Amino acid sequence: MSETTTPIVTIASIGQYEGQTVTLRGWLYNIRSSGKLLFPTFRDGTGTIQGIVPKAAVPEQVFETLKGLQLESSLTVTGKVRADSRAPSGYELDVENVEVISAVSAEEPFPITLKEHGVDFLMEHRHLWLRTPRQSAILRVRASIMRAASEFFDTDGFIRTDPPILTPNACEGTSELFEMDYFDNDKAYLTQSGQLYIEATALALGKVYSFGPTFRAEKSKTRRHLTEFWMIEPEVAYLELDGLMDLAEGFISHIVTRVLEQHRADLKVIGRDVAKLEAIIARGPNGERVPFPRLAYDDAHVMLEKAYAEGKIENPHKYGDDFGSPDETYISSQFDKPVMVHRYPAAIKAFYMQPDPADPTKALCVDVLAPEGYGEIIGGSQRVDSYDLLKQRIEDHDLPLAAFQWYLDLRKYGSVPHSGFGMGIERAVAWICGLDHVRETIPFARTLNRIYP
RNA sequence: UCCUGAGUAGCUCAAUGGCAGAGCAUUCGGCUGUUAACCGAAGGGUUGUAGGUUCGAGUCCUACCUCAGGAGCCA
Repeated sequence: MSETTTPIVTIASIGQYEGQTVTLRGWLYNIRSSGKLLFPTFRDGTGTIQGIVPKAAVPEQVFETLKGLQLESSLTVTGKVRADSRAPSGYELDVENVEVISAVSAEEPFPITLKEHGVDFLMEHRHLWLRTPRQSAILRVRASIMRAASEFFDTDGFIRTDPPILTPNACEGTSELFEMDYFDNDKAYLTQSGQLYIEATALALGKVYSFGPTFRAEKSKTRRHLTEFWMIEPEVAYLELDGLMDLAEGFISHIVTRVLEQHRADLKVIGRDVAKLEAIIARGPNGERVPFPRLAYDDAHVMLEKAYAEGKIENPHKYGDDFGSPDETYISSQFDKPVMVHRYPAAIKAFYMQPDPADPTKALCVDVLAPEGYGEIIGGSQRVDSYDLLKQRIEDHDLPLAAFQWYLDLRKYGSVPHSGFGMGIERAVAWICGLDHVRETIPFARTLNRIYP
Protein backbone atom coordinates (compact mmCIF):
# COMPACT_ATOMS: atom_id res chain seq x y z
CA MET A 1 0.00 0.00 0.00
CA SER A 2 2.87 2.36 0.75
CA GLU A 3 4.32 3.75 -2.41
CA THR A 4 7.86 3.97 -1.08
CA THR A 5 9.97 1.08 0.17
CA THR A 6 10.60 1.18 3.89
CA PRO A 7 12.59 -1.28 5.97
CA ILE A 8 10.53 -3.98 7.68
CA VAL A 9 11.70 -4.11 11.28
CA THR A 10 10.87 -5.72 14.59
CA ILE A 11 9.79 -3.80 17.64
CA ALA A 12 12.67 -5.23 19.66
CA SER A 13 15.19 -3.65 17.29
CA ILE A 14 13.31 -0.44 16.58
CA GLY A 15 15.74 1.73 18.56
CA GLN A 16 18.22 1.36 15.71
CA TYR A 17 15.84 3.17 13.39
CA GLU A 18 15.21 6.37 15.33
CA GLY A 19 14.18 9.14 13.00
CA GLN A 20 13.50 6.73 10.14
CA THR A 21 10.26 5.58 8.61
CA VAL A 22 9.82 1.84 9.07
CA THR A 23 7.17 -0.83 8.62
CA LEU A 24 6.05 -3.20 11.39
CA ARG A 25 4.15 -6.42 10.79
CA GLY A 26 2.02 -7.38 13.71
CA TRP A 27 -1.23 -7.03 15.58
CA LEU A 28 -3.22 -4.32 17.31
CA TYR A 29 -2.58 -4.89 21.01
CA ASN A 30 -4.60 -2.01 22.42
CA ILE A 31 -5.99 1.32 21.33
CA ARG A 32 -6.91 4.46 23.25
CA SER A 33 -8.29 7.67 21.90
CA SER A 34 -8.55 11.25 22.95
CA GLY A 35 -10.83 12.97 20.50
CA LYS A 36 -8.85 13.52 17.38
CA LEU A 37 -5.81 11.64 18.68
CA LEU A 38 -5.47 7.86 18.58
CA PHE A 39 -2.96 5.87 20.61
CA PRO A 40 -2.81 2.38 19.12
CA THR A 41 -0.35 -0.05 20.70
CA PHE A 42 1.13 -2.60 18.34
CA ARG A 43 2.77 -5.92 19.10
CA ASP A 44 4.77 -8.15 16.78
CA GLY A 45 5.97 -10.98 18.99
CA THR A 46 9.18 -9.20 19.93
CA GLY A 47 7.59 -6.43 21.97
CA THR A 48 5.04 -3.66 21.96
CA ILE A 49 5.18 -0.04 20.86
CA GLN A 50 2.63 2.74 21.04
CA GLY A 51 1.76 4.61 17.89
CA ILE A 52 0.39 8.14 17.69
CA VAL A 53 -2.21 9.12 15.13
CA PRO A 54 -3.31 12.78 15.12
CA LYS A 55 -6.36 13.09 12.90
CA ALA A 56 -4.94 16.12 11.11
CA ALA A 57 -1.64 14.41 10.31
CA VAL A 58 -2.81 11.33 8.44
CA PRO A 59 -5.23 10.57 5.61
CA GLU A 60 -8.86 10.37 6.81
CA GLN A 61 -8.99 6.72 5.80
CA VAL A 62 -6.01 5.77 7.99
CA PHE A 63 -7.58 7.45 11.03
CA GLU A 64 -11.00 5.90 10.50
CA THR A 65 -9.55 2.45 9.82
CA LEU A 66 -7.61 2.38 13.05
CA LYS A 67 -10.47 3.89 15.03
CA GLY A 68 -12.80 1.08 14.01
CA LEU A 69 -10.35 -1.77 14.43
CA GLN A 70 -10.85 -4.50 17.08
CA LEU A 71 -7.98 -5.64 19.28
CA GLU A 72 -5.75 -8.38 17.83
CA SER A 73 -6.60 -7.50 14.25
CA SER A 74 -3.49 -8.14 12.19
CA LEU A 75 -1.96 -5.28 10.29
CA THR A 76 1.17 -3.72 8.93
CA VAL A 77 1.90 -0.21 10.06
CA THR A 78 4.30 2.31 8.62
CA GLY A 79 5.56 5.26 10.59
CA LYS A 80 8.49 7.25 11.83
CA VAL A 81 10.36 6.06 14.93
CA ARG A 82 10.69 8.74 17.59
CA ALA A 83 12.37 8.58 20.98
CA ASP A 84 9.94 9.65 23.69
CA SER A 85 10.57 9.68 27.41
CA ARG A 86 6.87 9.08 28.05
CA ALA A 87 6.97 5.70 26.33
CA PRO A 88 7.70 2.63 28.48
CA SER A 89 10.11 1.28 25.86
CA GLY A 90 11.57 4.70 25.08
CA TYR A 91 10.21 4.85 21.54
CA GLU A 92 6.98 5.75 19.85
CA LEU A 93 5.80 5.50 16.28
CA ASP A 94 4.32 8.45 14.41
CA VAL A 95 1.91 6.47 12.26
CA GLU A 96 1.75 7.35 8.57
CA ASN A 97 -0.10 4.42 7.12
CA VAL A 98 -1.72 1.12 8.06
CA GLU A 99 -2.77 -1.88 6.06
CA VAL A 100 -5.23 -4.25 7.70
CA ILE A 101 -4.35 -7.87 7.01
CA SER A 102 -7.27 -9.43 8.88
CA ALA A 103 -9.84 -7.51 10.90
CA VAL A 104 -11.37 -9.04 14.02
CA SER A 105 -15.17 -8.84 14.05
CA ALA A 106 -16.88 -6.68 16.66
CA GLU A 107 -19.51 -9.40 17.00
CA GLU A 108 -16.81 -11.70 18.37
CA PRO A 109 -14.14 -9.49 19.88
CA PHE A 110 -10.84 -10.91 21.13
CA PRO A 111 -11.81 -12.72 24.34
CA ILE A 112 -8.71 -11.92 26.38
CA THR A 113 -9.07 -8.36 27.59
CA LEU A 114 -6.53 -6.25 29.45
CA LYS A 115 -8.53 -6.84 32.62
CA GLU A 116 -8.14 -9.83 34.86
CA HIS A 117 -9.50 -13.25 34.01
CA GLY A 118 -10.02 -16.50 35.86
CA VAL A 119 -7.72 -19.47 35.45
CA ASP A 120 -10.31 -21.69 33.78
CA PHE A 121 -11.19 -19.07 31.18
CA LEU A 122 -7.55 -18.37 30.40
CA MET A 123 -6.66 -22.05 30.06
CA GLU A 124 -9.70 -22.59 27.84
CA HIS A 125 -8.29 -19.82 25.62
CA ARG A 126 -4.64 -20.76 26.01
CA HIS A 127 -4.13 -20.47 22.25
CA LEU A 128 -4.99 -16.77 22.51
CA TRP A 129 -3.68 -16.15 26.02
CA LEU A 130 -0.19 -16.83 24.65
CA ARG A 131 -0.35 -13.47 22.87
CA THR A 132 -0.24 -11.46 26.06
CA PRO A 133 3.11 -9.90 27.01
CA ARG A 134 3.53 -11.89 30.21
CA GLN A 135 2.92 -15.26 28.58
CA SER A 136 5.20 -14.42 25.67
CA ALA A 137 7.93 -13.36 28.09
CA ILE A 138 7.64 -16.64 30.00
CA LEU A 139 7.97 -18.67 26.81
CA ARG A 140 11.05 -16.70 25.80
CA VAL A 141 12.65 -17.43 29.18
CA ARG A 142 11.64 -21.09 28.86
CA ALA A 143 13.36 -21.28 25.49
CA SER A 144 16.53 -19.81 26.93
CA ILE A 145 16.49 -22.13 29.92
CA MET A 146 16.24 -25.09 27.56
CA ARG A 147 19.01 -23.69 25.37
CA ALA A 148 21.28 -22.97 28.34
CA ALA A 149 20.65 -26.44 29.73
CA SER A 150 21.64 -28.12 26.46
CA GLU A 151 24.54 -25.73 26.04
CA PHE A 152 25.94 -26.61 29.45
CA PHE A 153 26.23 -30.28 28.53
CA ASP A 154 27.09 -29.78 24.85
CA THR A 155 30.12 -27.66 25.75
CA ASP A 156 31.32 -30.15 28.36
CA GLY A 157 31.71 -33.24 26.23
CA PHE A 158 28.27 -34.72 26.78
CA ILE A 159 26.61 -36.57 23.92
CA ARG A 160 22.87 -36.15 23.58
CA THR A 161 21.25 -39.58 23.37
CA ASP A 162 17.48 -39.46 23.53
CA PRO A 163 15.74 -42.53 24.87
CA PRO A 164 12.53 -43.96 23.40
CA ILE A 165 9.22 -42.40 24.34
CA LEU A 166 7.33 -45.66 23.85
CA THR A 167 8.51 -48.17 26.40
CA PRO A 168 7.60 -51.75 27.26
CA ASN A 169 7.49 -51.34 31.04
CA ALA A 170 7.59 -49.05 34.00
CA CYS A 171 10.88 -47.43 34.78
CA GLU A 172 10.41 -47.43 38.50
CA GLY A 173 7.21 -49.33 38.86
CA THR A 174 5.59 -46.75 41.09
CA SER A 175 4.04 -43.96 39.07
CA GLU A 176 0.97 -44.38 36.95
CA LEU A 177 1.72 -44.80 33.26
CA PHE A 178 -0.17 -43.89 30.13
CA GLU A 179 -0.91 -47.19 28.44
CA MET A 180 -1.64 -47.96 24.81
CA ASP A 181 -1.91 -50.90 22.47
CA TYR A 182 1.24 -51.72 20.58
CA PHE A 183 0.25 -53.76 17.56
CA ASP A 184 -0.66 -57.38 18.37
CA ASN A 185 -1.09 -58.40 21.97
CA ASP A 186 1.48 -56.04 23.39
CA LYS A 187 1.04 -53.02 25.60
CA ALA A 188 3.24 -49.98 25.34
CA TYR A 189 3.63 -47.12 27.77
CA LEU A 190 4.65 -43.50 27.42
CA THR A 191 7.98 -42.98 29.11
CA GLN A 192 8.12 -41.55 32.59
CA SER A 193 11.90 -41.26 32.51
CA GLY A 194 14.61 -42.11 30.07
CA GLN A 195 17.06 -42.83 32.84
CA LEU A 196 17.43 -46.57 32.42
CA TYR A 197 18.16 -46.12 28.73
CA ILE A 198 20.71 -43.40 29.19
CA GLU A 199 22.53 -45.55 31.70
CA ALA A 200 23.12 -47.78 28.69
CA THR A 201 24.28 -44.92 26.48
CA ALA A 202 26.48 -43.56 29.28
CA LEU A 203 28.31 -46.88 29.49
CA ALA A 204 28.75 -46.64 25.73
CA LEU A 205 29.70 -42.97 25.37
CA GLY A 206 30.85 -41.84 28.82
CA LYS A 207 28.94 -38.62 29.35
CA VAL A 208 25.45 -38.38 27.91
CA TYR A 209 22.22 -36.56 28.38
CA SER A 210 18.67 -36.79 27.14
CA PHE A 211 16.12 -34.07 26.69
CA GLY A 212 12.52 -34.75 25.90
CA PRO A 213 8.94 -35.10 27.01
CA THR A 214 7.94 -37.29 29.92
CA PHE A 215 4.52 -38.55 30.92
CA ARG A 216 3.01 -39.25 34.31
CA ALA A 217 -0.57 -40.39 34.68
CA GLU A 218 -0.62 -39.52 38.36
CA LYS A 219 -3.78 -37.93 39.65
CA SER A 220 -1.88 -35.00 41.02
CA LYS A 221 -3.71 -31.71 41.11
CA THR A 222 -1.22 -29.17 42.33
CA ARG A 223 0.66 -26.15 41.08
CA ARG A 224 3.74 -28.32 40.59
CA HIS A 225 2.33 -31.08 38.40
CA LEU A 226 1.74 -31.67 34.72
CA THR A 227 0.89 -34.99 33.09
CA GLU A 228 3.24 -34.17 30.22
CA PHE A 229 6.44 -32.31 30.97
CA TRP A 230 9.99 -31.92 29.71
CA MET A 231 12.96 -33.32 31.46
CA ILE A 232 16.69 -33.05 30.87
CA GLU A 233 18.72 -35.91 32.27
CA PRO A 234 22.51 -36.28 32.32
CA GLU A 235 24.12 -39.64 33.07
CA VAL A 236 27.87 -40.05 33.58
CA ALA A 237 30.05 -43.11 33.80
CA TYR A 238 32.61 -43.18 36.62
CA LEU A 239 30.77 -40.36 38.41
CA GLU A 240 29.91 -40.73 42.07
CA LEU A 241 27.50 -38.81 44.30
CA ASP A 242 29.77 -35.91 45.24
CA GLY A 243 30.65 -35.34 41.60
CA LEU A 244 27.00 -35.50 40.70
CA MET A 245 26.22 -32.72 43.17
CA ASP A 246 29.04 -30.65 41.68
CA LEU A 247 27.50 -31.21 38.26
CA ALA A 248 24.01 -30.17 39.38
CA GLU A 249 25.38 -27.07 41.04
CA GLY A 250 27.30 -25.96 37.95
CA PHE A 251 24.31 -26.76 35.77
CA ILE A 252 21.84 -24.64 37.72
CA SER A 253 24.34 -21.80 38.08
CA HIS A 254 24.90 -21.75 34.33
CA ILE A 255 21.19 -21.59 33.55
CA VAL A 256 20.53 -18.79 36.05
CA THR A 257 23.53 -16.87 34.71
CA ARG A 258 22.26 -17.08 31.15
CA VAL A 259 18.73 -16.01 32.08
CA LEU A 260 20.06 -12.99 33.95
CA GLU A 261 22.25 -12.11 30.97
CA GLN A 262 19.51 -12.39 28.38
CA HIS A 263 16.15 -11.74 29.99
CA ARG A 264 16.19 -8.73 32.30
CA ALA A 265 13.37 -7.13 30.29
CA ASP A 266 11.26 -10.28 30.24
CA LEU A 267 11.76 -10.87 33.96
CA LYS A 268 10.54 -7.33 34.55
CA VAL A 269 7.40 -7.97 32.51
CA ILE A 270 6.83 -11.15 34.51
CA GLY A 271 7.40 -9.23 37.74
CA ARG A 272 10.27 -11.41 38.96
CA ASP A 273 12.39 -10.19 41.88
CA VAL A 274 15.76 -10.44 40.13
CA ALA A 275 17.70 -10.10 43.40
CA LYS A 276 16.51 -13.60 44.34
CA LEU A 277 18.16 -14.95 41.19
CA GLU A 278 21.31 -12.92 41.62
CA ALA A 279 21.71 -14.52 45.04
CA ILE A 280 21.93 -17.94 43.38
CA ILE A 281 25.15 -17.07 41.61
CA ALA A 282 26.45 -14.49 44.10
CA ARG A 283 30.20 -14.77 44.63
CA GLY A 284 32.05 -14.58 47.93
CA PRO A 285 33.99 -11.53 49.18
CA ASN A 286 37.05 -12.51 47.13
CA GLY A 287 35.10 -13.35 44.01
CA GLU A 288 35.16 -17.05 44.76
CA ARG A 289 32.29 -19.29 43.89
CA VAL A 290 30.02 -20.00 46.85
CA PRO A 291 28.81 -23.60 46.79
CA PHE A 292 25.17 -24.54 47.24
CA PRO A 293 24.43 -25.86 50.72
CA ARG A 294 24.53 -29.66 51.02
CA LEU A 295 22.40 -31.19 53.71
CA ALA A 296 22.27 -34.86 54.67
CA TYR A 297 18.80 -36.31 55.17
CA ASP A 298 19.57 -36.87 58.85
CA ASP A 299 20.53 -33.21 59.30
CA ALA A 300 17.46 -32.06 57.41
CA HIS A 301 15.38 -34.19 59.76
CA VAL A 302 16.98 -32.52 62.79
CA MET A 303 16.26 -29.14 61.21
CA LEU A 304 12.59 -30.10 60.85
CA GLU A 305 12.37 -31.41 64.42
CA LYS A 306 13.64 -28.08 65.66
CA ALA A 307 11.25 -26.19 63.37
CA TYR A 308 8.32 -28.22 64.69
CA ALA A 309 9.37 -27.62 68.31
CA GLU A 310 9.44 -23.91 67.55
CA GLY A 311 6.05 -24.03 65.86
CA LYS A 312 7.41 -23.13 62.45
CA ILE A 313 5.87 -26.13 60.72
CA GLU A 314 2.50 -27.69 61.43
CA ASN A 315 3.28 -31.39 61.42
CA PRO A 316 6.29 -33.23 62.82
CA HIS A 317 8.54 -35.03 60.38
CA LYS A 318 8.79 -38.72 61.10
CA TYR A 319 12.32 -40.02 60.73
CA GLY A 320 12.51 -42.41 57.82
CA ASP A 321 9.69 -40.81 55.88
CA ASP A 322 10.13 -38.74 52.78
CA PHE A 323 9.75 -35.00 53.15
CA GLY A 324 6.33 -33.59 52.42
CA SER A 325 5.74 -30.41 50.50
CA PRO A 326 5.57 -28.23 53.62
CA ASP A 327 8.83 -29.83 54.83
CA GLU A 328 10.62 -29.04 51.58
CA THR A 329 9.29 -25.50 51.67
CA TYR A 330 10.66 -25.00 55.17
CA ILE A 331 14.06 -26.50 54.36
CA SER A 332 14.50 -24.42 51.22
CA SER A 333 13.38 -21.27 53.04
CA GLN A 334 16.45 -21.57 55.29
CA PHE A 335 18.77 -20.86 52.35
CA ASP A 336 19.00 -18.28 49.60
CA LYS A 337 20.54 -20.79 47.20
CA PRO A 338 19.18 -24.13 46.05
CA VAL A 339 19.81 -26.72 48.76
CA MET A 340 20.99 -30.23 47.95
CA VAL A 341 19.54 -32.82 50.31
CA HIS A 342 21.39 -36.12 50.03
CA ARG A 343 21.48 -39.65 51.45
CA TYR A 344 17.78 -40.35 51.99
CA PRO A 345 16.76 -43.66 53.54
CA ALA A 346 17.09 -46.31 50.86
CA ALA A 347 13.70 -47.75 51.78
CA ILE A 348 11.81 -44.74 50.42
CA LYS A 349 13.87 -44.37 47.27
CA ALA A 350 14.00 -46.10 43.90
CA PHE A 351 15.34 -49.63 43.48
CA TYR A 352 18.25 -48.59 41.27
CA MET A 353 19.94 -46.28 43.78
CA GLN A 354 23.33 -47.28 45.16
CA PRO A 355 23.48 -47.81 48.92
CA ASP A 356 25.89 -45.65 50.89
CA PRO A 357 28.87 -47.83 51.87
CA ALA A 358 29.15 -45.86 55.11
CA ASP A 359 25.52 -46.69 55.99
CA PRO A 360 23.74 -49.15 53.70
CA THR A 361 20.33 -48.03 54.97
CA LYS A 362 20.93 -44.77 53.10
CA ALA A 363 20.90 -44.23 49.33
CA LEU A 364 23.51 -42.23 47.47
CA CYS A 365 20.93 -39.83 46.11
CA VAL A 366 20.27 -36.12 46.03
CA ASP A 367 17.25 -33.89 45.65
CA VAL A 368 17.83 -30.27 44.76
CA LEU A 369 15.23 -28.01 46.34
CA ALA A 370 14.77 -24.65 44.70
CA PRO A 371 14.53 -21.59 46.97
CA GLU A 372 11.33 -19.73 47.85
CA GLY A 373 9.32 -22.88 48.40
CA TYR A 374 9.47 -24.13 44.81
CA GLY A 375 10.44 -27.57 46.01
CA GLU A 376 12.23 -30.32 44.15
CA ILE A 377 13.51 -29.38 40.73
CA ILE A 378 16.18 -32.06 40.46
CA GLY A 379 16.27 -35.66 41.63
CA GLY A 380 19.31 -37.81 41.06
CA SER A 381 21.48 -40.59 42.39
CA GLN A 382 24.43 -42.84 41.98
CA ARG A 383 23.17 -46.10 40.47
CA VAL A 384 23.55 -49.62 41.75
CA ASP A 385 26.51 -51.08 39.89
CA SER A 386 26.52 -54.63 41.33
CA TYR A 387 24.67 -57.24 39.28
CA ASP A 388 23.65 -59.30 42.26
CA LEU A 389 22.37 -56.37 44.29
CA LEU A 390 20.42 -54.93 41.39
CA LYS A 391 18.82 -58.28 40.63
CA GLN A 392 17.81 -58.64 44.24
CA ARG A 393 16.36 -55.14 44.30
CA ILE A 394 14.28 -55.84 41.20
CA GLU A 395 12.92 -58.98 42.82
CA ASP A 396 12.29 -57.21 46.13
CA HIS A 397 10.22 -54.60 44.30
CA ASP A 398 8.22 -57.30 42.48
CA LEU A 399 9.34 -55.98 39.12
CA PRO A 400 9.35 -58.34 36.11
CA LEU A 401 12.88 -59.65 35.85
CA ALA A 402 12.61 -60.46 32.16
CA ALA A 403 11.82 -56.86 31.28
CA PHE A 404 14.92 -55.71 33.10
CA GLN A 405 17.33 -58.26 31.69
CA TRP A 406 18.90 -55.72 29.35
CA TYR A 407 19.28 -53.33 32.28
CA LEU A 408 20.99 -56.06 34.30
CA ASP A 409 23.32 -56.69 31.34
CA LEU A 410 24.80 -53.25 31.96
CA ARG A 411 26.10 -54.65 35.27
CA LYS A 412 27.29 -57.85 33.67
CA TYR A 413 29.54 -56.28 31.06
CA GLY A 414 32.02 -53.81 32.50
CA SER A 415 29.92 -52.24 35.21
CA VAL A 416 31.26 -49.01 36.70
CA PRO A 417 30.00 -46.52 39.24
CA HIS A 418 27.76 -44.05 37.42
CA SER A 419 25.35 -41.32 38.34
CA GLY A 420 22.79 -39.02 36.85
CA PHE A 421 19.93 -36.68 37.61
CA GLY A 422 16.79 -35.34 36.00
CA MET A 423 15.56 -31.77 36.02
CA GLY A 424 11.97 -30.93 35.23
CA ILE A 425 12.05 -27.96 32.88
CA GLU A 426 8.67 -26.59 33.88
CA ARG A 427 9.52 -26.54 37.58
CA ALA A 428 12.78 -24.81 36.78
CA VAL A 429 10.98 -22.23 34.65
CA ALA A 430 8.34 -21.68 37.33
CA TRP A 431 11.04 -21.09 39.92
CA ILE A 432 13.25 -18.85 37.78
CA CYS A 433 10.26 -16.79 36.60
CA GLY A 434 8.70 -16.74 40.07
CA LEU A 435 5.37 -18.19 38.85
CA ASP A 436 2.79 -19.69 41.13
CA HIS A 437 1.87 -22.54 38.77
CA VAL A 438 3.70 -24.69 36.21
CA ARG A 439 0.80 -24.47 33.76
CA GLU A 440 2.13 -21.09 32.57
CA THR A 441 5.60 -22.47 31.82
CA ILE A 442 4.70 -24.62 28.80
CA PRO A 443 2.82 -23.53 25.67
CA PHE A 444 -0.04 -25.99 26.16
CA ALA A 445 -0.16 -27.55 29.59
CA ARG A 446 -1.52 -31.04 30.00
CA THR A 447 -3.03 -31.53 33.43
CA LEU A 448 -5.36 -33.94 35.13
CA ASN A 449 -8.45 -32.04 34.03
CA ARG A 450 -7.35 -30.47 30.81
CA ILE A 451 -6.34 -31.63 27.35
CA TYR A 452 -7.93 -28.72 25.40
CA PRO A 453 -6.83 -26.76 23.47
C1' U B 1 -8.39 -41.21 45.79
C1' C B 2 -9.21 -37.80 50.04
C1' C B 3 -10.06 -32.70 52.18
C1' U B 4 -11.58 -27.57 51.24
C1' G B 5 -13.67 -23.87 48.17
C1' A B 6 -16.13 -21.77 43.78
C1' G B 7 -19.95 -21.91 39.64
C1' U B 8 -24.86 -15.20 38.47
C1' A B 9 -24.24 -10.89 31.48
C1' G B 10 -18.82 -12.40 26.60
C1' C B 11 -15.10 -11.48 31.11
C1' U B 12 -14.21 -10.20 36.57
C1' C B 13 -17.46 -9.97 40.47
C1' A B 14 -21.91 -7.94 43.83
C1' A B 15 -26.98 -9.00 45.50
C1' U B 16 -30.39 -9.93 54.59
C1' G B 17 -35.30 -15.94 51.67
C1' G B 18 -38.76 -10.54 48.81
C1' C B 19 -38.06 -5.85 41.62
C1' A B 20 -31.29 -9.55 38.59
C1' G B 21 -26.79 -5.25 39.68
C1' A B 22 -21.69 -2.91 38.78
C1' G B 23 -16.97 -2.48 36.19
C1' C B 24 -14.69 -4.13 31.71
C1' A B 25 -15.93 -5.76 26.64
C1' U B 26 -19.60 -4.44 22.37
C1' U B 27 -22.58 -0.24 19.87
C1' C B 28 -23.44 5.25 19.74
C1' G B 29 -21.74 10.20 21.41
C1' G B 30 -17.67 13.52 23.77
C1' C B 31 -12.43 14.67 24.59
C1' U B 32 -5.18 16.72 20.92
C1' G B 33 -0.63 13.05 25.33
C1' U B 34 -3.53 8.61 26.61
C1' U B 35 -0.62 4.36 29.61
C1' A B 36 -5.80 -1.64 32.13
C1' A B 37 -7.14 6.29 29.62
C1' C B 38 -11.42 9.03 30.99
C1' C B 39 -16.82 11.07 30.68
C1' G B 40 -22.16 10.20 28.97
C1' A B 41 -25.85 6.72 26.89
C1' A B 42 -27.74 1.95 24.93
C1' G B 43 -28.15 -3.24 24.17
C1' G B 44 -26.83 -7.64 26.82
C1' G B 45 -29.57 -12.97 32.02
C1' U B 46 -32.98 -20.43 31.55
C1' U B 47 -28.15 -17.44 38.32
C1' G B 48 -23.75 -25.10 36.36
C1' U B 49 -27.70 -29.46 36.00
C1' A B 50 -31.90 -32.21 38.22
C1' G B 51 -35.01 -32.52 42.20
C1' G B 52 -36.90 -30.62 47.02
C1' U B 53 -38.46 -26.99 51.20
C1' U B 54 -41.32 -22.25 51.00
C1' C B 55 -46.70 -17.76 49.70
C1' G B 56 -41.92 -16.63 47.39
C1' A B 57 -35.12 -19.52 46.14
C1' G B 58 -29.26 -16.63 42.94
C1' U B 59 -29.72 -17.27 48.41
C1' C B 60 -31.95 -23.00 52.29
C1' C B 61 -31.72 -28.83 51.57
C1' U B 62 -30.22 -33.43 48.47
C1' A B 63 -27.74 -35.57 44.39
C1' C B 64 -24.83 -34.86 40.23
C1' C B 65 -21.48 -32.03 36.82
C1' U B 66 -17.34 -28.67 36.04
C1' C B 67 -13.22 -26.02 37.78
C1' A B 68 -9.66 -24.44 41.42
C1' G B 69 -6.37 -24.99 45.84
C1' G B 70 -4.23 -28.53 49.08
C1' A B 71 -2.79 -33.75 50.65
C1' G B 72 -0.57 -38.19 48.92
C1' C B 73 3.08 -39.15 44.82
C1' C B 74 6.64 -37.05 42.07
C1' A B 75 10.36 -33.60 38.28
